[in-house]
Amino acid sequence: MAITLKDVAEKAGVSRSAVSRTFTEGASVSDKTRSKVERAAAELGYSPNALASSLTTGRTKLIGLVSNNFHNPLFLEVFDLFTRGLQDRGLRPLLVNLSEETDPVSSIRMLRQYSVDGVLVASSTLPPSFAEAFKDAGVPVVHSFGRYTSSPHVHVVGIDNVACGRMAAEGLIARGYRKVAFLGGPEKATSTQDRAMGFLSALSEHPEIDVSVSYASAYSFDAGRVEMTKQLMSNHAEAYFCGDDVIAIGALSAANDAGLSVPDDVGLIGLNDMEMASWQNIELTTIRQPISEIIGASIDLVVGTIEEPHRHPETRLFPCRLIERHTLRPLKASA
Amino acid sequence: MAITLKDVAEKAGVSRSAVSRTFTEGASVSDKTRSKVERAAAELGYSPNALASSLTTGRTKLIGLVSNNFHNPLFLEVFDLFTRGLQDRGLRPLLVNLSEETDPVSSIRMLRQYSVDGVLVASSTLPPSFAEAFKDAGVPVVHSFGRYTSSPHVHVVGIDNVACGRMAAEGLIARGYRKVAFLGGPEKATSTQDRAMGFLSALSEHPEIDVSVSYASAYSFDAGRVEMTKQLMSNHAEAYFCGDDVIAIGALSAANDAGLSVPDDVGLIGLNDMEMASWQNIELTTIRQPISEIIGASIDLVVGTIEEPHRHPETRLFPCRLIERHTLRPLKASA
DNA sequence: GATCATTTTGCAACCGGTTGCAATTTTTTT
DNA sequence: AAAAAAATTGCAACCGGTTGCAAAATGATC
Repeated sequence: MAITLKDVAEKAGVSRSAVSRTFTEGASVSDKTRSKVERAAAELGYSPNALASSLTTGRTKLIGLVSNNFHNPLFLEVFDLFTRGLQDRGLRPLLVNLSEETDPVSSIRMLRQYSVDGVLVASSTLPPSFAEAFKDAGVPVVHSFGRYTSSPHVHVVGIDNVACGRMAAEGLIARGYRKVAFLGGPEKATSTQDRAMGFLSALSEHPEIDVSVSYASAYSFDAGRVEMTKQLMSNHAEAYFCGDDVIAIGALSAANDAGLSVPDDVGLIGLNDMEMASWQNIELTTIRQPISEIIGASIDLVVGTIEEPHRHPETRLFPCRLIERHTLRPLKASA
Repeated sequence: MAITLKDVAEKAGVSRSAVSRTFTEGASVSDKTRSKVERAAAELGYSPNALASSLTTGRTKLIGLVSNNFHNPLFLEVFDLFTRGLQDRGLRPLLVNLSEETDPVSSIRMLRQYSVDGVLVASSTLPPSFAEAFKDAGVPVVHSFGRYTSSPHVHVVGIDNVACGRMAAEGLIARGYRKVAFLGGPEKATSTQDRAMGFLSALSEHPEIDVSVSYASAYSFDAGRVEMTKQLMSNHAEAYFCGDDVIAIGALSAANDAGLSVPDDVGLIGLNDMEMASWQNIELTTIRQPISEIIGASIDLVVGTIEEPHRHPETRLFPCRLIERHTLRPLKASA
């Protein structure tokens, strides 16, 4: 059926080793045999079987890309960057959709069966223990968009969610809001917890400012809209820090439907700066998460760990910055 | 390092074949040895190496998932459904991001190196020749969201874009629009061409209606917005059939910014019915593409072709239907 | 209990490659 | 031109499994 090494060896009149060596970087082959082999390979249309070679080399160049965020538009950008970044280094993403699942065991088993060289866990909602289970199973792993811990057990790349929460709080204060609220994602998501913590801690230094906290049931438009609608029915805040852009957009829709003007009647700030946030029918003020850097660093780190398995766990956090658009009122002239 | 068949065989005191057989569906093993093996395997934490076995069985359960649509939010839903659908059948998606590339040769080589059992090409913009190249290389392939041809060379699953164009035209006519336009995606995308053809052909039966055609440079918000802005500067139409929801949303934004009210001053109808189309700040009237069915059928077809390689190429087209929301004025009481 | 049919088992070869080692060839040195 | 050093080559074993085949064990039949 398919052309194998042996076919090429016979056609070129050399040993199988010679063929293998011409396709192996840095192996010892003379120019003469190399060209004989290359000609034969080209004529037969041979290309080496990556899986067979993985058996002896121990490397498949497969990277498990595990995620449970298939409903947040940000993740389309995330997948685009991950797949491109991996391909550029000759690595192949084996995609795992966790959907409801939060138990790592079946994913681990599957990814080990396919001998992935490493795993990228792309999720802001999974607990640290998820990625740790991969590490315990001996698989190099990086948790992207994961949670910072002071003594990490696995590599984590992401943002400082606590600092983002604080940045949001300070942004609202600086714009003169006196009654503010956090409208988070799912309460059990680690990113939500950290963002809430930062937000509240910054506000604890401003006792004159009124704070409240609520949670949307998911990182989704509907959840944001539902929760905001609920807020608007009672004594609502002047400005909301939403745990995610898509929640903020849902909240924006609820405010508009309630006849409120944004940012005059109610201010909104999101987090992520996904593509859609800059759409001119949205113009969401938000905190930008540098996903391209996060993904680049994640890939570097997983590759580094494949080469050097006992590397010490590292946390790489990238700074975020506030992107001024039209859903918060402008900064007061003098702070 | 990792536990192999041999380790389990030694621990259980049986031959390697016996171990292999207990992990092979339908192989002949006595209950006694099976339980011995299972106990040993459990104690050692053994799980079989899928790649090694693929060497002899010829099946990897890897499916190449090739796409060039990493900027259209619809495709996040598409990837979600594909990955879930494949996982549910024990298959593993190996993701290939084509980005700019439209030449299949490097993808084909790579996917053959990994011995994928089949390939799913998920793209409405790639030409039929792309998927055909896989078929010619002997790889079972299905082109999802692809173009219908009367004598197809490969399996195609999707919608009848010509019929959709016609449906859009009829929808606009039925709502009393007298001056209509097609605002397509990139002119060279096969889906755009077909939608335009259907739209124009339906309108050719209504010479009293004024028609024009223009193209956005991409299936994206910005491209839709830019093209619509251009339209609005001259003598614009009363209603636009946009080649895609995300283009329609861009066009909607342009119309709003120009101070026009939708649907009173200008009507818009999209195509796809992606999640966002139903958001309450958008409420886009659109033609629904049944992506879940398309994806299910695509997977069925690729699996079927793996089992029966010389199966005749099939085209499966699913019906679309118009989803009434708020960007076209209501139907006239009597047609 | 002997005979025959059926099931279970292990041997050994194979899937498509890689690699250590010793033999061979080529190049360099003297 | 011979000797020494370096580069190239093929052999054979191995990576972690699967599978056809014949031998061994079990079960059925008389």
